[in-house]
Amino acid sequence: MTEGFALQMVEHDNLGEIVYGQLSDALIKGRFAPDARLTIRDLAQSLGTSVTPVRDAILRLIQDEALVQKSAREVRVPVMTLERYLEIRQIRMKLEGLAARETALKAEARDIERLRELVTRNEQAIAAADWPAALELNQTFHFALAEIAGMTVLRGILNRLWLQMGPMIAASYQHGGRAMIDYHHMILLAIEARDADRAERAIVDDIRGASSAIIEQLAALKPTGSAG
Amino acid sequence: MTEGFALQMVEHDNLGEIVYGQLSDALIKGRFAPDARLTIRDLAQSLGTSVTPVRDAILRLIQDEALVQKSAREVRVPVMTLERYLEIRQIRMKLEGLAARETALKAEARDIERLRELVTRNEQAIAAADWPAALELNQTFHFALAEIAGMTVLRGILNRLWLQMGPMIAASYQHGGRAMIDYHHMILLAIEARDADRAERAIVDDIRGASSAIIEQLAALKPTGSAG
DNA sequence: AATTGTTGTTTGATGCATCATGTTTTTCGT
DNA sequence: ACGAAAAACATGATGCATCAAACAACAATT
Repeated sequence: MTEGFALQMVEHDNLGEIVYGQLSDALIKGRFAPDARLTIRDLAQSLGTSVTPVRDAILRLIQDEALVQKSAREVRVPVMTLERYLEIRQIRMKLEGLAARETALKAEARDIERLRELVTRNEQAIAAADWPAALELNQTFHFALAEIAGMTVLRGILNRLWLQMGPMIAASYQHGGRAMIDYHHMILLAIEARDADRAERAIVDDIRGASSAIIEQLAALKPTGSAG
Repeated sequence: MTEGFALQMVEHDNLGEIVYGQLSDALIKGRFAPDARLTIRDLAQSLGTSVTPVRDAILRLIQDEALVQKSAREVRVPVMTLERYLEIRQIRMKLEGLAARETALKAEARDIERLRELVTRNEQAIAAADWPAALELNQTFHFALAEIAGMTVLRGILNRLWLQMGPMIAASYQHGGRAMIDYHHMILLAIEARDADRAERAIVDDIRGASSAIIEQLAALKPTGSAG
């Protein structure tokens, strides 16, 4: 679990930080249903802390837009709309395209090795139909590009975007099948060849490919107004 | 002051929100020096509240990376590095390029009118050598593109980036002179002509142009290590 | 039975007391 | 006077009591 892949900074180990990590993880892993309501006191009880650290963590997640404050005392897991998802997809294509491009230029041997291992492990997870693991490895691969590119700001933005998409991706990813891992191979090849253009094109295709299933699902879920 | 240009949501008027707004504003306006230390109690006293709302606000600003936690009880205004600024610039070029492109496709008459008015007012501010006003109008123009494009996620990212750059931009902007307002004219023309490509190129040039002065300054400030 | 007024409950916001820890200042021995 | 030890101080974290607003449950009146 707590290997070396975590954020560059372990941060201070206050309770709020821990709770934030736990809630982030739960969100990304899709353990909170979209539109689920979170209450501070309930979470505090579940996690065995007082309300303060939970309040801190929720405040931060709201700032991340990983939770939304519907009213003064109502915090909910956001429901992704098709429109919003399409915007995030556009942003990711630009940002991750940039990261892939930089990575192609800057990657060293051990970086490439790391990427290759991620792809391999993802292959294995898919072969074993271990979707949670495949999901996490997919995410790690995308983050790794930003990290290798040395783009910490971009990495942070990506992290937030993923946090926002988490509850929804977790529900839809299996439908993506194994298409995206092929793109990962292509990205890796482009990076090995130091071909920035091709790396960018490959990751854009990857994002497009992985999202098509999700878009279908979102379009099917909310084709009409939200009156209900 | 509190005209209609604010964020789409007025949010709940709790004290923490107000303090967050005040601190954000101070940060963007450059009223905190880079590396200045902020203490909760001092701010609470200055603002006439208890520590809780200030603590909330600072927590959120740290999440925005508009403040950095150097150690367990040390929160400071971040010092922009050249490296970080270059990364933000790259990201902005991609993101704002996307926004300009979308705006060129979607802008209606009143949107264009709004942009034109911003440019005009910026002209006037520059003519009057009112740098704070020019600075704010410049920012508003950039945000307006994201808003007209209807890209709320992008708008949020941009907001955070600006918050991070705030303390530094405020100190350097005057050196940018009036070059960038010319780019704004070009952006406006491209949008009026519905020319997405040209709009994107213009805003990329705008960002590049405005940043060159800042880059020089950053390069001059920290050419060597930070030992000191 | 439907509507409305009352009461009780839930819940986040706020302020504050206390604590742990890190920093500064003071004190004391040499 | 210099340096080390100790006391004092500063400061964010944590928990908690209280409050106000929203909401739910329930009762009363027509």
